[in-house]
Amino acid sequence: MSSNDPHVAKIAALIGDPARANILKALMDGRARTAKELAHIAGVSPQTTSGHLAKLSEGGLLGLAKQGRHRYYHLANAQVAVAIESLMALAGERPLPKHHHHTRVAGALRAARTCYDHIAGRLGVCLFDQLVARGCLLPAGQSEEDFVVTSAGRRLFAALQIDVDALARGKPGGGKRRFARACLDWSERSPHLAGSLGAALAERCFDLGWLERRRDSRAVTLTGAGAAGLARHFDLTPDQIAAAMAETH
Amino acid sequence: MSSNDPHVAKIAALIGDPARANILKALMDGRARTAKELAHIAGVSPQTTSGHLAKLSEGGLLGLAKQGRHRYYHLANAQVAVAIESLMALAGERPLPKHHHHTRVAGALRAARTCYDHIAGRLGVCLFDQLVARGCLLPAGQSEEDFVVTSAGRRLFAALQIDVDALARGKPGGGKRRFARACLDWSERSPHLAGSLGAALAERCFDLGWLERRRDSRAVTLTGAGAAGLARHFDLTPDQIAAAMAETH
DNA sequence: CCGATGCTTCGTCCGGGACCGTAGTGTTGC
DNA sequence: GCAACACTACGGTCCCGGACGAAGCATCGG
Repeated sequence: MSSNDPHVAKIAALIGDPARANILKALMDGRARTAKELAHIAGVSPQTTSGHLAKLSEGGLLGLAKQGRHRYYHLANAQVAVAIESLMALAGERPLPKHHHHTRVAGALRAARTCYDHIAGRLGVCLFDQLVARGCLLPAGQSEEDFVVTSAGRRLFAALQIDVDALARGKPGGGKRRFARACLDWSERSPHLAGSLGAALAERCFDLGWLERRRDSRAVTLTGAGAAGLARHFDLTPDQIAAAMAETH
Repeated sequence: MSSNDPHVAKIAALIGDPARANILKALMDGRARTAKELAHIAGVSPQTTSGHLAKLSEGGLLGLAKQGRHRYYHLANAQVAVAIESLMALAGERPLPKHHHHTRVAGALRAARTCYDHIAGRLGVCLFDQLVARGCLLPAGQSEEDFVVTSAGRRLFAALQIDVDALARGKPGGGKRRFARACLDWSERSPHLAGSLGAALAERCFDLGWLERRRDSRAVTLTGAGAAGLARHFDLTPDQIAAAMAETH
């Protein structure tokens, strides 16, 4: 019996620290979060959080996915969520109201959010797919990540008053910020448009009042004018826009 | 969020200690155990165990039922078992084989075991019920706990070569060990026969080879001769004996 | 090339808690 | 009555582990 006893105790001790419990609870909605966000939620310094996250990962409770200089942590699997939930039930906490709120936020984040300075979520993926489908963007070289804008794309962005050539030219050096690249979307596992072109598109959407930032969240709201404008410029049907923004599951 | 966060962490930390985890796992079969047993299982001293048990009880994980100078601890409710089980699943332990083994032991304990020096479990309750039903034992006074042996009972015990009068006489003093009393059975929630008469009956059963002690367990085995002998002397059918010893659930 | 940012690793401090020895309480049995 | 037993309460020691500061990698941007 002593061979597996330490395991249970070890797992439980992992959850038994207040900071780690806060981290796990914050991830109960199934979304991935960066170490910094989790540090703020847990109320401890980033260094301390890093140690906690390492322990939780080694213990098999968390999964890690690197993306650029960010590291997104998420619950390893559904079993972990079940265990946490049963502990919350023991502690007399009600998972329902909180869970409800969390899933609503999660739904909004999945629908549309900012990723650095560009648009991510289902809306971002939808726009990127449409650009590729309509031949506005073509893969550049074998990098599988960089794209070039075709003449059709140049017209589309020009209609949005975005000067593609100026962006592509960038700063004189040449090796500066990449122009149009595919950024793997977290929740959708599909690429969305990043780089200076993606940033310019997002900025234009905010300027036009098509998108509005939410308080204390990276989620963004698509306005009525935004839905109409994006549908017109990207040749999308209102149904496609609505599907992207719907907070299903 | 901070109002309920500590709760989860506190509960998990409670389970997170190796000694406490061992205690909880030992109680996973739903049976109650004394502090001393749990100390041996956990591998720490009784004093330390007492502290652990107090914390687990205060945390709502364990329930306590006093009986004489013994204190039986058991899991507070099914939610606790669910939580432990989900943690065991996370730890990669297989609840099935172990659970199987545990339930077998639990089944054997529930079927027949010793309680101090007399017979408990379903077998003990069965015998006690039969003694009362056949008019061998009658409640004595309003104590609700002490009994007297009738002439029918005197014959029954005489056939087993147990001298009821000598036992009832006891030592000269009179206020000594009680003669025939009902002892609340732990697993069955029904009384079984205790006191000097219960001890004498158990001793006779061991002498006759009707019951055999098991190694490292309070469970006892009913031999074939024992089943036949008890059925004959207590006017029970083989089916009733078999039902008591069956390891159902 | 440099600086800024996100995160991890290392080193140190320190508080909580696990453990046992001894002493105290309550129950049982002679 | 007293001794035995099961368990609890208290006091002291020790060590694990969580906290932050400073430094080290890695990535992104100019």
